[in-house]
Amino acid sequence: MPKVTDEHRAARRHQVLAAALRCVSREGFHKTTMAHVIAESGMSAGAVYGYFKGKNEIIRAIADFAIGGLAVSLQELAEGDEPVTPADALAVVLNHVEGLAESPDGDLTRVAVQAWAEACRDEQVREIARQRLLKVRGGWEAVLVRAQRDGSLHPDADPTQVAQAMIGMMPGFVLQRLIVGDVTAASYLAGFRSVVA
Amino acid sequence: MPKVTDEHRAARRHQVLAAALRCVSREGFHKTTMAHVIAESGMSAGAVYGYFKGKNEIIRAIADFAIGGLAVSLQELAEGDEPVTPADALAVVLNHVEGLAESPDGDLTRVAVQAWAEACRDEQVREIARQRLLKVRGGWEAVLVRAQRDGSLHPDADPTQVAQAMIGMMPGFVLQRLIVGDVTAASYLAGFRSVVA
Amino acid sequence: MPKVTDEHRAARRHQVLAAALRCVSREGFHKTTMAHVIAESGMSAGAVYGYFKGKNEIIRAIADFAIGGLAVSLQELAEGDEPVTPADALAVVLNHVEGLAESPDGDLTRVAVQAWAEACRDEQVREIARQRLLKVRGGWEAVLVRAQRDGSLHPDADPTQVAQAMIGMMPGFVLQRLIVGDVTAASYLAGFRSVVA
Amino acid sequence: MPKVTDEHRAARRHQVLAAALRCVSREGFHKTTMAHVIAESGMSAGAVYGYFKGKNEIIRAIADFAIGGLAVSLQELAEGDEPVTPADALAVVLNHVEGLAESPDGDLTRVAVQAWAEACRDEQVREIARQRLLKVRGGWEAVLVRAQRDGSLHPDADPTQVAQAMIGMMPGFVLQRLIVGDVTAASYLAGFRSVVA
DNA sequence: TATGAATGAGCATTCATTCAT
DNA sequence: GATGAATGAATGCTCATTCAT
Repeated sequence: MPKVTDEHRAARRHQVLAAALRCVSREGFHKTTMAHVIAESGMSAGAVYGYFKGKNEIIRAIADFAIGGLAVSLQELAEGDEPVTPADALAVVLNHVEGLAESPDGDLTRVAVQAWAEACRDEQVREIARQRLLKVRGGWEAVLVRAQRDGSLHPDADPTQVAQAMIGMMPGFVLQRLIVGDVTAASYLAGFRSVVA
Repeated sequence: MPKVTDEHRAARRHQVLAAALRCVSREGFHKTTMAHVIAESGMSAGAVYGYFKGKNEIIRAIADFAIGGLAVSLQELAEGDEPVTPADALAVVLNHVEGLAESPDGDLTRVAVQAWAEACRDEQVREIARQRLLKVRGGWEAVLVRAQRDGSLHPDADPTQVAQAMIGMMPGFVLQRLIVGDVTAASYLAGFRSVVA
Repeated sequence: MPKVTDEHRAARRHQVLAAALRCVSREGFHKTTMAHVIAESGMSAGAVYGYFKGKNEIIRAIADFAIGGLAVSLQELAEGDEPVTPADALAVVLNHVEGLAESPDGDLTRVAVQAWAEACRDEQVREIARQRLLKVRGGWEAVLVRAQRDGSLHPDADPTQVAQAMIGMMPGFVLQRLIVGDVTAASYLAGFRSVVA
Repeated sequence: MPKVTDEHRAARRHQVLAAALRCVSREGFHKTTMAHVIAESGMSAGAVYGYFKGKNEIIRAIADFAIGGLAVSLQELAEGDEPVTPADALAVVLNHVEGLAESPDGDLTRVAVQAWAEACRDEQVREIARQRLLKVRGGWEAVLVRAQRDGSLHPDADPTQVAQAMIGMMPGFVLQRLIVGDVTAASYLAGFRSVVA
C-alpha cells in the first residue's frame, strides 16, 4: 500500500497514540509495554515502529499531548467583554480538567500525572512540560492583568507571581480528584472563593 | 537480644530505604532496579530481600515516606497563641517543602512526584497517599477553623472545602519548582497573598 | 522489446549488485540489511525483489562476483611468447589484487574475505567458490607446465601440487593487507623470490 | 551459590566459550544466536550474561581464541639444534592447522575464517588479529634468520619480507582445505618444496 | 512493473527473585 | 542470617519478505 496520504499517516500515528493513551491511563508509562500498545492499537510491531522511533518517542508524544490537554486558552477570557475575576478563570480551568477525565481514550488527568513524574526524570519531557506550563502561565498573566483593570485583583499585585500561584492550584485539584476522590470543581472552587473573599 | 535484633532490623531497613530513596530521586521508581538499590545500600541481594518482600514493598515504603514527608504538622499552628491566617500556614508548608528538596538522601520532592504517579496505578500506594492527604487536610481544617476565630477567614467558609483548595496549592508549587525552576516559596506565597488581599 | 527488456533487467541487477557490494565492503554480509541495499541502490524494496529472490541470492551473486574478481587469467601468460617463472605469475596475481582494493564499488578484497567466510557456512556459496578456485588453479597449472618447459620449475614437480601452493599465497596477501596493513605486492613478492632463489 | 572460586569462574567462562565455538564453527558468527549459545552451553541466559557483557564480547573472545590457535610457536624450532629450512617450518605450521580442524569444540579453522572476516569489520577484532599475526611473523623471522645461518635461505633475503610470504601460505591452505577439500598438508608442502627446490 | 507500508517471527538483553552454600 | 550466582520470563526492537494498490 505505497504512496499513502499524509492524512493516512496522521491517522495511523493517532491510532498508536490513542492506544498508548489508553494503556498509560490504565497502567502508567513504565508498566505499559510496547506489546500492550501494539495489541491495543491493532497494528503490527513493525507498523508501530514505522510511525515512532521507539517507546521513548511515544512516551514523549503522550506526555506532550496530556500536558498540553491540561492547557486551557485563558486568552479569550482575557480578551472577552465580560469582567473577569481570578476565580472565574480558575472555574474554567477546573471544568476543563473534569472534562479531560472523561476522554474516550482514558482519563487524561491520570496520564498527565504520569507525565509530571516523567518530566522529573527525562530532560526532553521536562522541556516539553516547561513550555506547556509557561504557555498557560502566559494565559493566566493576561487574565490577571485584565482582572487588575476590572478591579478584581489588587493593582499592586505582580501578575507573574499571581500566575504562579493560580496555575499551581490545578495539580492539587487533579491529584485530590484521583487519589482522595472527594473533590469536585465546585467544591474546590468554593474553597478558593471563600479564601479570596 | 531481641531488642538488639529489633534495632538491628530497623537500622537495616532504614539502610535499604535510604539507598532506595537516593536511587528513586535520581531515576524514578521504574528505572530504579533492585540491583541499583542493592549496590547503593552496600548490602547483598539476599539481605535486602530479608528485610523487604520485594520491589513493590520498597516502593510502598518509599511512597509512604516521601508523601508523609510533605505533611507538616499544622496542628501546632492551630493551637498556638498567635493569630493565624491561611497565608501564614501556606508559608509554613512551602518552607517545609523547600527543606525537603535538600534532604541528604536525595530531593524528596522528586520522590513525592513519583509517589503521586504510582498512587494513580497501585491501589495500595493510593490508599497510603489518601491517608496522608486526609491527615494534612485535617491539619488545614484546624488551622482554618482557628483562622475563622481569628477573623482572617470568612465565618461562612466551609473549612473542608477551603482545606481542599489550600492543600491543593502544594503540588503546584512542587511541580513548578522541579519542572520550570523559577518558583520560590517567597514568590509563590507573594502571589497567593496578592489574590487573597 | 525483449532485448531492451533484457538489457534493462541486466542493468537493474547490476544496480542492485553494485549497491550491495558497497554495503558489504563497508559492513560485511550479515550487518548489511536489505534496507541498506535498497536505499543504496535507489530502488524500491519491491523492485529489488523483482530482480533477486532474496538476500541469499544477492549474497551468492556478490560472493561469485568478488571471488571471481580475484581470478586472473593466467592462461595468456602460459600461452605468451616470453619465458614465465612462478614468481612472474604471482606478481600478476598480486598486482591484480591490489587493483581490486580500489574498485569504485568498494574494496573487493574485503568482500572476498566475507565470501570466504560465507563459503564455510553455505553449501551453495562453497560450490561457487570451489569452481572459481579450481578455475584459477587450472590457470596456475598451465603456467607451471610452461615454467617447466622454460626450465624455471623443476621437471619432476607435480604442477597440481605446486598450483595449490601458489594459489595459496593469495589469501595470505589479502588478509595481511587488510588486517596488518604493512604488506605490499612488492614486499610480498620480494619475500617469495628470496625463498625460491 | 555465593563465594565462588576463580577456577569456577574460569570453568564457566570456558563452558560458554566452548559452546559458542561449537555454534560458530557450525553456523558462523552472525547466524549463531545467543539462544543457540545459551542452549548449547546448558546455562541460563542470565548466567551467560554474568560472564560476558554481550554477544560482541563472546565474538571477540572466540576470535582471539581461534586466531591464537593458529599461532604455532616457531621459536623453539629456531632455537633447536637441528638445521631448519623454511619448508620444515611450514610443515610444522600445516600439521598444526590440520590438528585444529579436529578440535573437540568444532573445526577451529572454520572459526578462524569467521574471525578473519570479522577482523575486516570490527576494529577491536582487527586489533586482536593484528597482534596475533605479528607475533607469528616474529616467530617466522626467527626461523628465517636461523635458516640463513644454516644456509637454507639466501643471506641477502630480508627476513621480514620472507616472513610475510611464508605466513601468507597458511590462510590459502586453510581455505583450500575447507572450500575445495582436496588439499593436505603433505600435498601443499610438496608443492612448496617443488618451487623452492 | 513498481511501490513502500505492513507483517511478525526472531533477536539481544534485562532484572526481580530464589536458594544452595 | 548472609551471600551472590543463577534463573528464565519478559522486554524493546529489527528486518527479510510480502502484497494491495
